[in-house]
Amino acid sequence: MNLSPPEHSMHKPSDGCVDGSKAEHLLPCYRRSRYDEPLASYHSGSIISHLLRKTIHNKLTSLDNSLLYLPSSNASGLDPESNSADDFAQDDQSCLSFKDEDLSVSEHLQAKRARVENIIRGMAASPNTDGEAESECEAVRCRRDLLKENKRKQRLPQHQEPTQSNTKTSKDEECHKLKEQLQSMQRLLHQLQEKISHVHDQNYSESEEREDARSEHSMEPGGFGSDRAMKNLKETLKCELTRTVSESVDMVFKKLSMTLLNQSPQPQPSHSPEYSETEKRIPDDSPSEPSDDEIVKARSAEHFESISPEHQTEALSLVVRKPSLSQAVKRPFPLHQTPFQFGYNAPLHDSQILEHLLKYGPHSTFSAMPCLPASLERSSPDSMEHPWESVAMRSKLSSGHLGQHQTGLVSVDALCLPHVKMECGDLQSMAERSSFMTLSLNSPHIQEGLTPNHLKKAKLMFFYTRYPSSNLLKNFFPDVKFNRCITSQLIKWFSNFREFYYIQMEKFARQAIIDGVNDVKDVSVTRESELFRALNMHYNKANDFQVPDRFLEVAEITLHEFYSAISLSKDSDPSWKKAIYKVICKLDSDVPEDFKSPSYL
DNA sequence: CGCAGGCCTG
DNA sequence: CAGGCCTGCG
Repeated sequence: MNLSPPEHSMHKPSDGCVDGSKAEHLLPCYRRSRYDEPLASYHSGSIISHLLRKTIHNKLTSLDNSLLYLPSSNASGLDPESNSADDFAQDDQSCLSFKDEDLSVSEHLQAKRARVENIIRGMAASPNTDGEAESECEAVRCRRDLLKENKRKQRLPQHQEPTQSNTKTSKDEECHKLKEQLQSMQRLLHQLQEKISHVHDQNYSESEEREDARSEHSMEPGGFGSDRAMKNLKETLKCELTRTVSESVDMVFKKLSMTLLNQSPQPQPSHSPEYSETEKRIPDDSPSEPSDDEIVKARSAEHFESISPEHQTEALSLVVRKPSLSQAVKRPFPLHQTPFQFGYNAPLHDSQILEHLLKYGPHSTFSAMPCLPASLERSSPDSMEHPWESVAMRSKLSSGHLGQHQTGLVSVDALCLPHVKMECGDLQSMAERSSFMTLSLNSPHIQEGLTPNHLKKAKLMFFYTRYPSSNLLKNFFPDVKFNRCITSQLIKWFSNFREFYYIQMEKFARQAIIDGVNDVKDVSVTRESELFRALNMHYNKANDFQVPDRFLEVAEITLHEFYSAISLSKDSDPSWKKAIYKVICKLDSDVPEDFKSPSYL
């Protein structure tokens, strides 16, 4: 247990730019990678294989298939912490910086090349074909077929929109293709990352041992070759992967946007009317009769709007309201808010899906990954160490809720979106979006602002800790890019939580005294207590979280403190509460590891 | 002085 | 919940 990292100092200013920040270290790779090569001929898979192959061929010479086998058990016995911040920091430096000396080819290198090439072949083959891709497992193929099947059914007579124009249908098909392309991109990316992470784990543990042995004999110049090459390869692969995928995704989204723009009579790219709350109508010069498309769009916009669970009425000026659609609340109570989801068997028009993609951004989770090894599905609490793991975790969450409908569902999760509400049709923001996506693909969920979900999570954390250190907060909000402002906002939240908590305590303590309670022992806090209800209502409004017993104990202790103090008329001292605070702040307990998951809520 | 935390207010 | 102000501490 015990996550609380060595709390260096409670009062240390929290400048979130600690060196260990993985996201920040990884970023340079992404930035550099986005535009430094022309994207001319853009065949979905081909660019990936091209770039990857280029790199790999540059670095490696021969190969050996031994590592092609993917162990089904997780990095067997590996310490999940082994590749932590240090590793990332170090890796970043090596990113894309190959040196000749690194080319000394070990068996592992060769094997890795073999694996990667295998993966590449899968990627190249996948997007538009029907799954000869070796790397795709049967489940994925099945599901895709199913999707198509549902798709077909959907188009059958029923309430079909009379195929008014062939152009529209073909555009739909185009959209659909693009969409599928995007989906498979994501799937493949995930698989790739997964595989690379396995290689990573394996090699890291090996090289780590060797590193340790070496370091005992001080810095020895010789013998570095293969280890470093391994690391470099690893990182190169990561970076290349990131880059190629992001480029591909860019392209897909460019295409998507073009498609949508072509559909709309209004070529004006910025500030697309459909998504603006204030100007739902197109200016006068627009056709008086709204086209079918427009109707569909308007309707879908309504749909998405109403489905959003967080039409928050609270004052949350600093809490970014992003379209957080997935309220993937975990245990222990049944989900009352289902995550947003597209059912392919539901009568949803393609354009709705596309629109949603554009409105809420590209990083929607397209259903679970049936191909993931069981070990990954376990999803360790340290998922931040493997950024992509959290994707798997979210998928897991989704699939849990979606139950049998899992197959053929596209569950859109906006959790990792940046806080900007996106304007559809704006190509520039489109580009930004895909770069955001690039970011989130590799260090998912890193975002600048705090969202209502973060607030909710913070409130639940309050059940465990009333006085969290900024370090703890950083650890438990790994999806937040910390800076001074964010930190103080979080601190402020907890300060507000405490305020409410203590006010309640004082209130109920005084009430007890008024009610003639004479003994502290007669003052208690149970789940039936009004006091508890008030607190629960505040921190756990949805009542979907099982409040830990310890919180009840702490609450009772607090109440006792207030009761005693007031009984003894200590409240005449202006700072009489401070003594109580002193007691209570020692009663914090560890926050469960689960809370560390970026996708906890 | 800067920071953390509390109090008050809107 | 957030902002502004105050206090205590190093």
